[in-house]
Amino acid sequence: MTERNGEKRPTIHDVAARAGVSKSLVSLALRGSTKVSDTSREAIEKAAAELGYRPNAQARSLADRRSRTIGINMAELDNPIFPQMLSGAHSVIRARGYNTMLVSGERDPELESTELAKLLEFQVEGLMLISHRLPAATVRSLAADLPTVVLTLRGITGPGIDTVTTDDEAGARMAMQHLFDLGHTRIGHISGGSLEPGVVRERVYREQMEAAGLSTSIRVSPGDLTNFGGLEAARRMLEEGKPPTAIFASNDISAIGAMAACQEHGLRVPEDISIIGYDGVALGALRTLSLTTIAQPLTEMGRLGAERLFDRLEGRKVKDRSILLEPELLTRGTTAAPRT
Amino acid sequence: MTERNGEKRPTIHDVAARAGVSKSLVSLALRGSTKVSDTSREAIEKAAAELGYRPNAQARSLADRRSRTIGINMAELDNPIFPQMLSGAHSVIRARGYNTMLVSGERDPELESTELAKLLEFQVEGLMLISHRLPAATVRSLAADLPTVVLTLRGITGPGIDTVTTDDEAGARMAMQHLFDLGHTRIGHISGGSLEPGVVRERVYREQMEAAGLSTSIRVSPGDLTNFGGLEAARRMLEEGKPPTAIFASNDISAIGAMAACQEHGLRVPEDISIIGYDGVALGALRTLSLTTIAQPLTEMGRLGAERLFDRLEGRKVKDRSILLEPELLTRGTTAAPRT
DNA sequence: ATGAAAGCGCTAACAG
DNA sequence: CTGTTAGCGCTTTCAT
Repeated sequence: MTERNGEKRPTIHDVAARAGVSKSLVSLALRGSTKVSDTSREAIEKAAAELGYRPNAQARSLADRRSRTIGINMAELDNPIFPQMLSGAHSVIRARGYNTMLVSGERDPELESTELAKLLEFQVEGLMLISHRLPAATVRSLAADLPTVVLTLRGITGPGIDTVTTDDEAGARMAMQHLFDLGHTRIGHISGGSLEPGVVRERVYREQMEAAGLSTSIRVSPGDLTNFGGLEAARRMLEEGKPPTAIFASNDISAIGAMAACQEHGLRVPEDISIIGYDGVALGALRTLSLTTIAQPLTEMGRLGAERLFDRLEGRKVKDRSILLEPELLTRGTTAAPRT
Repeated sequence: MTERNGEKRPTIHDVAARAGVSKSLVSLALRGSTKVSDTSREAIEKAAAELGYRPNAQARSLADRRSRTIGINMAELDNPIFPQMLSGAHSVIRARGYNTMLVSGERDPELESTELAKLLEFQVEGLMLISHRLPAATVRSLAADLPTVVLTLRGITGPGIDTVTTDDEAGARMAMQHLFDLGHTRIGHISGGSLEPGVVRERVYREQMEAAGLSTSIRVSPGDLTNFGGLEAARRMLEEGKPPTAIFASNDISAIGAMAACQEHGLRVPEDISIIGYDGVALGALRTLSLTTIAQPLTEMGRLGAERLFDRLEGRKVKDRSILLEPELLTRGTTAAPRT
């Protein structure tokens, strides 16, 4: 690890010269080929070490046309579910000896497109969209160029596209069933925007209420999956008419906001009002919050998504798939039977 | 955006052929040089569009020896302060037209080294260590090769190294002063491990207690900066002898754990016991938690760190610096005067 | 087992 | 303004 400063970095050529062999042999040896004599190998390794040689990954990629890099797009960094998925993906990418190139469009579709373009120029071999605001056509055209996996959204399918999602239908039903089982009938819903998961969860809420003969008690207060949105939505719900005995929020973050609104109104959770969220973010497990929720296997989703990518990269025959994982009810401290 | 599938991607050479000009001219035109005739430019742009040409960033990097990529190492993804710093850094990196290559050693120093090595092989032009477990010597040797900025730790300095931290001394003093001002004297501390920030915060706690003539009330319960660690530390503190009227926790996550322990013991926060954290993570602002804390400008730290990197990359003369930012007291709902 | 030669796709002088 | 000539550092035939 000699420290050099102005001088240019040693290349494979320098190593070859110093070891008294050819470039090609150095290349072979350094990649652990068996058809290199021990003598040469040792000489080469010694020379490389003495020179502090470090291979140039760009040159290698150019030569063998493999970037060994996966591109990940994550539209939002603030909802903790996304970093958690990233973490799962990241660890399998690394385990395969690949690199992770991360971009974020930060909710701006325009910006998102240019960022994605940069990823492609970098010759990433696969693409993971952890969260995105891209039109279906764009995703399809990306997928035409390279394996693509979309997390949390099932809507977009097509050749080259895999999706990894959890079964929001089942999850939302579990949430409602949990509240029904506890004996709740006046159940409100804080909805979660116009993207697929929010829409599905709201639809199931309505269906379940109707199926239970409670259509007159349906109360939906629009949220936006943020803490503040949940707070405001709950406030509105608590202020107009007879408050519900339970709230099903479209995600954990807004459920936590709703908890605050309840406190403001002098309602204790869960004694006076039950709250159930959705996602299973780590912070909901904090004993201070102890949020009952429908948990998605977040890390696992990232992991599976990455594995799909490698299935294709390693040439395994796979059809396009939509992987649907099962969510799980985590009964914690924010739900209880309604007061009688 | 023609969809091709098996055929190889068009290169600058194909564009040149189609436009009836030379490669170099295409290169110039596509990078917006002024010394290209309008006729040629148009022909080139047309050809590029028709072919669905996408430049190969690897080839470009190799040729002009600039990867336009910054490497970021983030040892832990779970404490939300790190993604937040990442977000700040990421946005300036992108604004400069650079890419972000993200690695994580996941707390394993061995793994961390190989990951860092991969970053270097990728020819990243600068390195940001958002969190790391590297020995000082390693960091110095990295910095000998390329501009390096270390966040949250001031300890390591040397040629090529910048640090961005907040003034933990001042912050910890602010926390203590806040509690003193409210009238607290029996103040406990939940410490935060062996890394620099935790050590400093604990030291200041002790100093301040002594300076206030309260040395006999000093009570430190070892935490590890996790939620569970904070919970356990607080439990121990509440179980042995007369409980403090206030707790200063080394970070927000453990402060939130401490809140749960207080609840367990039937203590209301802040009526029976005050709690102050450190960091200013977004989740502390949730109205449900409303955690009083010493806030660090997390996003800003990431941003500044990235800017330091570009100062060097763009050849601005800069001495090695340790940027020290001021923390800020956020008085929220978990601190109040002690019961009389 | 080893080396020579020919690129990978692009940029960078250098001529004209 | 435009084209030619050399590479960047590495991998990959293809001989030997």
